[in-house]
Amino acid sequence: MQQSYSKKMPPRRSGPGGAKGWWRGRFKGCGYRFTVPRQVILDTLNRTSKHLSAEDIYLAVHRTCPNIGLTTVYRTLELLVQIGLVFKFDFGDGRARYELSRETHPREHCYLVCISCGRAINADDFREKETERVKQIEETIAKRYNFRVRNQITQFYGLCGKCSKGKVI
Amino acid sequence: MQQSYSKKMPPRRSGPGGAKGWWRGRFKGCGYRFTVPRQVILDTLNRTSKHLSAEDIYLAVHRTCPNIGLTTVYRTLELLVQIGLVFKFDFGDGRARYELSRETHPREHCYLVCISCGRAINADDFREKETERVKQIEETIAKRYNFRVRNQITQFYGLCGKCSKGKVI
DNA sequence: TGCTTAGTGAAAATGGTTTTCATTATTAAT
DNA sequence: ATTAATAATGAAAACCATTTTCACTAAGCA
Ligand SMILES: [Mn+2]
Ligand SMILES: [Mn+2]
Ligand SMILES: [Zn+2]
Ligand SMILES: [Zn+2]
Repeated sequence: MQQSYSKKMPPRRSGPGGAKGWWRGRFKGCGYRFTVPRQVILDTLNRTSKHLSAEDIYLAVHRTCPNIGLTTVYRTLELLVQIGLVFKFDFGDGRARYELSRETHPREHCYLVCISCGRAINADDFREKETERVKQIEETIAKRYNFRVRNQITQFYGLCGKCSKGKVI
Repeated sequence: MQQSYSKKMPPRRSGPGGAKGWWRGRFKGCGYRFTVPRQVILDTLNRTSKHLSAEDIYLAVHRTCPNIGLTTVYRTLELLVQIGLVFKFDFGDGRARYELSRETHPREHCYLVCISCGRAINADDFREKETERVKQIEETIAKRYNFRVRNQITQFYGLCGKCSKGKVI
């Protein structure tokens, strides 16, 4: 099952079919079939820049293809993460989040998680100033741990504005 | 149930009983009872610097107090997080991790998560160089989002040494 | 010492995710 | 185009960390 995805990788969104062609080639190159559910799920991810949960994707997909099951969504997402087409994040809210890998979208993510009410605040707008230092960190990590960084998330735990009212600490 | 924990907070580990006294005072100050399970769970957390899961703590506690149930471990940990005595982390491995709040232990955490084999590599030794920039980030976040940071974790997703062998990307 | 009720533990429920397995559909060979 | 081989699918069941329920227990106070 686990295969290398390094052989004959076509250039991104070139040739007939645009992104479709790129994706199809990528699947074929890894020895996987390019099925309808996989196309539809990739399309859904391609149509947004949000961080969708498996259920989010399932519901979106269900509108056009009601026959696609949640199981297939999970399996496809796992595969997409494996071949590097999709990023998987854990924001600490009890469900995984998925996002299509794009050149234009930053790989850095930043969230604030309230330990009192559990609310998660997206602080991605803070990333810009972080890009440079993340680059440096990635290089150090790659050397010290022989680890190839794909994407990154920073979570700050603490008290949100509402929950910190009236508390001293 | 949810109470402010700001009233008459005794200084850390002062008075008779050392840490015990400090903890007891902290509980009383919040209107909570200082029960045996809570003492034992705090003792267990105090005896290690690892990031323990609820089950880890349950098993450790079970050796001396077999009558303490897993439910109580979960409930106690939630309370300890609420009153700020314990930090709760989500390292993305499907279970929460807990750590006693200490002055000597840094609040910053760093993990490398392999998207292929799922292995999580602790890169906490990398924190030292991060302290300064984390301070700056915290200040900015506190202002912009009115958020009080307690602790922080940075996760890098990618391929570990074993899994990146033979792959181009 | 006895009251009040916060706290406890066993069992059941919850909810996101994974596994199972019979069926379907993609791909390559004919 | 037809067929064969098998990868992929979907419904249902299983999984597993965590939460809820509820009858019972014990901490703290008068
Ligand atoms: Mn993003
Ligand atoms: Mn730590
Ligand atoms: Zn809050
Ligand atoms: Zn790996």
